[in-house]
Amino acid sequence: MSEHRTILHLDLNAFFASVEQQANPELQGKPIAVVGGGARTVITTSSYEARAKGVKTGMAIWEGKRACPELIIVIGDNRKYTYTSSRIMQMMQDYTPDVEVFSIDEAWLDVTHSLSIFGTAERIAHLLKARILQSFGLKCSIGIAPNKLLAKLASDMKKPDGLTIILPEDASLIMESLPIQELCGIGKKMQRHLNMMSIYTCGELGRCDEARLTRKFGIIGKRLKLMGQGIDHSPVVQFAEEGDVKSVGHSKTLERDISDPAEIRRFLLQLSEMVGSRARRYCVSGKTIHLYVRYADFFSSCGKQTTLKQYINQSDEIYRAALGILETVELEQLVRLLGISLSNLKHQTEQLPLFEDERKKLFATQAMDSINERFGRMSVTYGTLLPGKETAGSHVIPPSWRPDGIKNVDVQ
DNA sequence: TCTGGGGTCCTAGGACCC
DNA sequence: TCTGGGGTCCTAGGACCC
Repeated sequence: MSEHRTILHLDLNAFFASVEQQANPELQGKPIAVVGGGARTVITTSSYEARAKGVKTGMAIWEGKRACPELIIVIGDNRKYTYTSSRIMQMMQDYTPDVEVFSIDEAWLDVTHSLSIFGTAERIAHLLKARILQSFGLKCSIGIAPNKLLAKLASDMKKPDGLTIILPEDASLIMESLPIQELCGIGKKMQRHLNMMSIYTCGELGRCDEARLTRKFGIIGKRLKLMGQGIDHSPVVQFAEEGDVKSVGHSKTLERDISDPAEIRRFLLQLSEMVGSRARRYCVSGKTIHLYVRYADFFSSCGKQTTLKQYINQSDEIYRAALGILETVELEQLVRLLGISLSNLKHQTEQLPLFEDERKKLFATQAMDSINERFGRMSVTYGTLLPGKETAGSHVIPPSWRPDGIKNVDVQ
């Protein structure tokens, strides 16, 4: 067995925006931004034409327009992205079963054992790029390296439509002068801490005394040093081997800041229904409910959780638990965002309740879930949610979305 | 006219049991 | 009556990713 692994990281360039440009030729070659549906939405992805003018992910629409007045705003369509992503992730399986889906537009492939069939990793990368372009009109950047850390670094080096190879023997030279914040896993805070220790480059991080890093950062100190050296032993984990989901949650920034308790309860009911229906679809139930409130000033917030004696996944049970938490919270300001998440999960066993009325309730819930799945979320829901437009509104799927079981994608 | 939404992992302190 | 210690579960909050 070879001592080196060969890992490929694939990043679909400006994914949501590119999918929209493919779906609508009028958008091609133009600066566009994909946003959610609400009044306080931000830019999720923008096309390269928009990025050239300074449009960035996370900007409010008005900020994007200020940077680029001709910016075209497109409200995102989840189904297009999930469908396309699932098909592409499935395509990757033609080259190795070892595919790890990192997000809706990124994946690693361990092609170590595929090289005897396809020749080189570079050839696999070219095949994938050609097929993705031909089938979906989409460009991607691919990095090839001996581990996941370096493969991701490599795919970031040339965008769009890049192919970058980091050979094992070249790694240390590349790391020597590479700023630490380029590494996946080192964010703003970590960068600041390391900078205060006079560590700016990966070379400096890799040479740093391990004990010094461990004193400052605890158990991740050792990993930080290895990262600085470009070493990463973490395996590419297939979708099927990934652990079970740990939490299911939804949050929503309100169209305007509110304080009316009835209005707050109505949003909590909606969130409870969203969390409950997804938990039931995953066949999980949980016993910890977490309520999250962000206040009008944006910076202050409050999170509270409670752990029940029994596992739940019914929307009304989640709602009751959330209300119970809310009663213990003294709201300090107007409320900007509300969130509910369910954790401490266990897999649901398929077992019908003993009592007739509980069985009826279960069947009614299942019917509601299946209708919502077929016709879109909130087609059928609790009566109190129906009036008032502010509970509607589309939302863009977050890039952290993962396909619901690659194996189950139905190919027509 | 400000600033979305979905996750994972880690830490620290407290309660409680043996 | 006083003492220590380990393990587990819980809550709250922070950092990171896309």
